[in-house]
Amino acid sequence: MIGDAITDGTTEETETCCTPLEDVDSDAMATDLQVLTAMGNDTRYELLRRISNADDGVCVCDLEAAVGVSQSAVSQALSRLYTAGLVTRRKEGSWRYYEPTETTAALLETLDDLRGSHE
Amino acid sequence: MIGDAITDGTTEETETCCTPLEDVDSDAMATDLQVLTAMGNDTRYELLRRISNADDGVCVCDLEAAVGVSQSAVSQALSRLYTAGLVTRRKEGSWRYYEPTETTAALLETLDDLRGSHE
DNA sequence: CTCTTGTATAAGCTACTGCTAATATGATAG
DNA sequence: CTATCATATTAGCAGTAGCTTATACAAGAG
Repeated sequence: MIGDAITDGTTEETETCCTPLEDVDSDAMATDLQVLTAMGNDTRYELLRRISNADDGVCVCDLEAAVGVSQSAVSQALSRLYTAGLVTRRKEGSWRYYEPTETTAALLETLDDLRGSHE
Repeated sequence: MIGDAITDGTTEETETCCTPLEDVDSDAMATDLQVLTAMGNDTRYELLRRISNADDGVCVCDLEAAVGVSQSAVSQALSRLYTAGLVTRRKEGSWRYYEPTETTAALLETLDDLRGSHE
């Protein structure tokens, strides 16, 4: 209802205080938000950091001990990171090894750089 | 109870399936999480994108119309972005103009690059 | 001063997030 | 086969996030 053309006798226009804005690409937004919300949680962030610090993949059992939540919580967190494209996983015997993706590497590096640049 | 040293006659050791992990810097973690959780929300992400698309600052009134939530919600969102160091704000008359910080620019650019690199 | 416009803050409510405990699946050993 | 270990899934609950409405504050116009 708001935003319809003004058809009555007034001379006033719908005046905005500055300029209208471009729209935001909603596909990009959905993708980015999935990544950001996946990283934006203590447990998952710490898991990502630990996975990234290791050289050749980390198995769930080690992560579990490190982050201080239940095995179930770690598994759920890792699934979410996987769905968001932040880690890959491979099976080896009965263990599962997780490794960071390029997305994770790039974002953590950007975050590191940003912290480094404030003197 | 689990994790106590094995003091009975068995020769087995507390065997972990792979290697212990480095710790995560907790200051870095706190800073990064503030940024990630601030960006990781539909409203705030869209606000950031719109603020970044504009050239010389955006005032609250325009943003309000664009993102489809109440004026109050926009104000709260912008406050949080400001606290997280993702936008600057300046007053001009009775309007307040918001502009992206370097952090915002760098992260959005990284996200754009990452989306671009999957063919 | 009052009135209006732009923005911020407060209070309250709903919905979702992330955990735990319990259970299921899957692989290996015996 | 059964037993055990590593991981995943389900169910349910507590805490918090993010919205709306209402109200307060700040600045300019008259």
